[in-house]
This record gives sequence, structure tokens and C-alpha cells, in this order.
Amino acid sequence: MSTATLQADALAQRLADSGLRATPHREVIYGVLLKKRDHPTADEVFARVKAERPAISLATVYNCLETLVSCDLVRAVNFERGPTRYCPNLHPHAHFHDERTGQIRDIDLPPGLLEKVQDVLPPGYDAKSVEIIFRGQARG
Amino acid sequence: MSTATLQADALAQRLADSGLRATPHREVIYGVLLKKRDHPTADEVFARVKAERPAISLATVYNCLETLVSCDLVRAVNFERGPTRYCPNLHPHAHFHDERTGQIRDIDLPPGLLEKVQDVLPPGYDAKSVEIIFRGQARG
DNA sequence: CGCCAGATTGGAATAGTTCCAAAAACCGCT
DNA sequence: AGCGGTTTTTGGAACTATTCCAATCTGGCG
Repeated sequence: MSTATLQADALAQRLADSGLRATPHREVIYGVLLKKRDHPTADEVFARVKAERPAISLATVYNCLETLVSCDLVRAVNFERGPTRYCPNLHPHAHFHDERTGQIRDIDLPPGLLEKVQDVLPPGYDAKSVEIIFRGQARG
Repeated sequence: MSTATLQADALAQRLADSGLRATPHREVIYGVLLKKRDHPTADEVFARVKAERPAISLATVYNCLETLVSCDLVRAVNFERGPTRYCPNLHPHAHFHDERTGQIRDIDLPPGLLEKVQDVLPPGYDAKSVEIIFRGQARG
């Protein structure tokens, strides 16, 4: 069984868990995100998906992305006021925003770091998620 | 000398450092942020400033906030796609976004934590700033 | 085959912000 | 006080990213 099929199955499974269907559009969009993991915006996803399905509408891209996010298959990330970017990396990671190139890079986090960071919360604060964003410059 | 005067002086100093003037609008806006440290949006700042200077325009509020941010007197923070919020807290701190109430709270960070977090960056990555955002629920 | 919920569509609407060119205020100099 | 150049303020238009909407389409199932 190919990895593409495995992906599709995982996708179908997650969607089904939420009572949703695995439509071709959703599969293509998820595939696009997995193929080039560069945190594209909805517009960029739209452009890439069009190559395969020229008739798709931007509204559908937004819908599908939102669906994937709500099934926890994809993370939405925001940098300042820029457009939302989408990230299929589900491992615990931070983001590095290169201010020169505008590029976003994933930074893997050592196990336990997020928990350690959570320790700074005073009692009574219950965080469902922690996001860490670095801004600066990277060479290479 | 009153604390208000001290503030104004500090403001004037920082602005002068960047070759800018300490105008009444800038002072009022900075004062508004210091007075109620609840991370208001530009619209909210606008509303509060109007009490003192009814003739001010929204464009000026945006201009002044941007000026304060560029002088490092104020931090701009974004949560998802919501409007930018402004924070005069310059101590190292994280933000906790209460998903129920929408409230933003500052979380003081113990000294050294940001440095420790920066250690996860691979060589060649040089971060000028780190932002930490928690999302969840807080009681109290 | 027909039904209905769910999915997709294009276009209009919205929110937040930025841009712009004109008007006003300010500063240092005479 | 008057002048010239720079900075600030202004209202409104423009812009961007996104959401909303009502209409249409589709797929799975009895």
C-alpha cells in the first residue's frame, strides 16, 4: 500500500471520527500540505490545488483547510497581521519566522519542554495549547 | 514630580532617541495604555482617548500606536486573526489567552526562561524575540 | 430512483488596517 | 513675530484576508 493511500486513509479516518466525509478536495488539499511543508497561505494552497483541480473555488479551499484544522490534522499559524498559514506537522514544535526572507521554519522541541514552559502558569490557569514563536534571522 | 510627569519624560526621551516628537496625542495614548493594562485593540484605545481628545482620528491612533511600538515602549500582540492588541508591559512575559472570556493575561516569566527556550534553536538561528502564547481557560 | 445531509460555489459583505494627499502644528532661525 | 522645512494629523478611499450567504450540486442509502 502506497504512502499516499495511507495518508488518504488516515485522513478519511479522522474525518469520519468527526462525522465528515473524505472528499476529493479535502484529500488533494491535505496532500498539497504534506507534499511541500512550507507553511503556505490559503491563497498559495489555492494556487497549488488548481494544478490538479482547476475548477476549485477559493471558498472551498478555506472550508477544507478549516475542516482539516478542526480535525487536528493541520495547525493554523499566524504571524503578525499576515495571512494565516497552514502546517501539517503535528509533532510538538515551535516556529521560527525569518524576518529577512519571510520564511517560516519548524523548530523541533525536545520532549518535556512544553511541559516545562507550562510550569510558569500560576495555579488556576489551564492551557490547552502553547505556541512558541521566534523572530529573527537564520543563515542557511 | 508626579509619576505622570515621569512617564511623559520617559516617553519624550524614547521618542527623541528616534528623532520623533512627544506630541499630546502620543502622550495621551501612552497614558491610556498604562492606565488600564488590559491589552486593548486600536478601536478600544480610540474610544478611551476620545474621552480626553474628542477630535482625534482613528488614523492618528494607529499612527501613534505604531510609533510607540517602533520605539519599544509598547508591544503589539496578535491572537489568531483578531485585531492587534497593545501591551505596555516591557518585562519578559508570556500571554495567556482565555478562550472562554477572550481575556488576555500577562504571565510573568522567571529570569532565564526565555534564554533556556532559545537553546532549542539549532546553530545559525538568531532570534531577536521570542513570543509564548498559552490558550486555554483560567479561573479567577 | 429519490431524498437529505453534507459539500461546493461565486459573489457580496465584513473587519481591520494601511495608504494617501491635503491641512495643520511645530521647530529653529532671523 | 515671520519664514521655511519637517513632522504630525486627518478623513476618506483602498486594500487584504476572510467569512457569510443562498443556491446548486453530490454521494450514500433506503
